[in-house]
Formats: sequence, structure tokens, C-alpha cells
Amino acid sequence: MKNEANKIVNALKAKKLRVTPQRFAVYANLLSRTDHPTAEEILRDLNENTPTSSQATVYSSLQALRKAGLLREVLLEPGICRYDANIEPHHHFRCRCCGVIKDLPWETFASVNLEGLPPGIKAERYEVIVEGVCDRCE
Amino acid sequence: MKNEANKIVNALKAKKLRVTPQRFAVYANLLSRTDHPTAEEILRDLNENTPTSSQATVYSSLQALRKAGLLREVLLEPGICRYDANIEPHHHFRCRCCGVIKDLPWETFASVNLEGLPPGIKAERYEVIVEGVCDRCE
DNA sequence: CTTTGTGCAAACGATTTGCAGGATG
DNA sequence: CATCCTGCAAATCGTTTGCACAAAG
Repeated sequence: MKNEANKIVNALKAKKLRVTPQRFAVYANLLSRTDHPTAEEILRDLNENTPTSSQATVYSSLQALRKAGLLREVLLEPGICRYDANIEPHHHFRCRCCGVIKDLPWETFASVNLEGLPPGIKAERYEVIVEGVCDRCE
Repeated sequence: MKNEANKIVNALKAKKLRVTPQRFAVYANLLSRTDHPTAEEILRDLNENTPTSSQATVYSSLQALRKAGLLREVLLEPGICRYDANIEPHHHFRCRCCGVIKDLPWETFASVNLEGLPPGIKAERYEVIVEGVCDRCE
């Protein structure tokens, strides 16, 4: 839909990022997904039908988008870096059996407050990581 | 001190892990540190004076200790896996400037409760990740 | 027309693996 | 003495880099 495309273009422009087909594709792909793909998964997805972006470009696009604050990294497994275009604050759950990752709404832990932090620490953001077993696994 | 050594040996035996000099050294090193070293940092530290363990052995010792539940991985930076022999539940703070990592006592977020989780999720553990600026950086 | 991005292939760093010999329980 | 661990070197995986050409603003 044309509207969606315009939104993406405007988001990139607002961050002073040049709008290239590859960068657009990476960001659009990430926005369209609810999982938290790795760079390699995005690359595969983009090039599944027609060649869209090279490996190096996907990596550099992801860096550019991250530096611009349009996406964030999700670190739940050693050595695996996932990406998330949902930059609204939220938490993550990971199933220890199947590895599925689910977003947890911010309000899930609305009770958390940072008052009790050791002195000298300026907290800017936080996130709760929950690990356990999902419904399909148990 | 002999007492300390015995504690470590007993911990390993209790988990049915063979007590080898290398495994002992890795675990002892991690127990003696308050930072959260990477595998490579542990390796360097162990071999600083006299050769103690090979790279492959440090990696496999860490895996064995982790599977036994004697240590846990700390994932705060993409592509970097740190290790922590403190298996008491606690949280982590990371300074966005200097990268220093500080433990936060469990009670810091005593108010967190898992009642509000989506149905079907069986939570087994959780951890709060706080990011911000430490006293030395600001 | 200046600046920045792309694609390729090579380089890189961290972790894993295969295997032969050695130590543990 | 059966099993598991160690050390070495090679292999692998994900990510980064250098550079020549192409595209964006």
C-alpha cells in the first residue's frame, strides 16, 4: 500500500537517512514481521524471490537504522543478534524449549520503579527478560 | 586457601563433573572475579603466568559448568558472551558510555511480579536489564 | 557534483569441531 | 579400564572491511 511506503520513506527522511531501495526494503521487512529476525534471516527473506540486497548492505542498513533509533537489537541467546523495529518500550519472553520469542507489553511490569537503584547510576531505559516455557511446549 | 579449593571441588563433584585442573581453574577464576569476563578474558587471565588451559578447553569447561548450573551467561552487547559465577538471582546495569557492567541486587526490583503475564506462559526466571550512564561517565 | 550507499570478495574474531593421546573415577 | 577431558589445528559462523562503481540529494 502506498501509504505504508510513504510512512517508511518519511521515517527515514526524518532521521536524515538517504532513502535507497535496499535500506527501504530492510526497514519495511522488519516492520512487517512480528518475530525478531537475525540479519541473515532478513537477508534470506529479502532475496527469496528476486535479488534485493547484498549481505554487506543488509548489515550496514541495520547499523544505520539502529544508530538512527528506528530499531533496536534484541539479545537473548549467546552469539545471536536479533532486530526489532518496534521501538516502543516493551519486554521479552523466551521459551527455553522451542526458542520462540514473544513481546510482553510494557504494562506487564508497570510496577517496576527505578528508585531503588544504587546512587550514581543514571538509568535511561530498562527491559525485563523473562525465560520459561511457552504454551505449545509444555 | 585450602578451604576455598575444597568448596570448588565439592561443587563440581556435586554436579557430577569430573574434577580436572583446567575445569577447576576456569571455575575458580570466575568465582574470584566480580566483573563478567568473556571466554577470551578468562583464557588470558589463566595463562598469564603459566600455561594452564587451552582455548578449546576453556570453552568446553564453560559449557560444562553452564549446563551444570554453576554459572550463567550474561548477554548485554551484541556478539559478546560474558560469564558470571554468581548464580543467585540478580539484575544487571550497563553503562552506555564506558561499558562497565554492575550487578544490581535482586531486591532492587522486588516489586516485580509475574501475575500479569499473558496466559500460557510458564515463567521460570526473569532479569531486569538497565542501561544508562554510570557515575564516572557523566 | 558532492556525498553516501552498494556489492563483491577477502578478512576478521569468536566459537566449535575432529581426532589422537592423556587423565579421571 | 571405560569414560570423559585436553590440546592442537582446521573449520565454521556471523559480522566487518576495502575498494571501485553507482545512486541520492
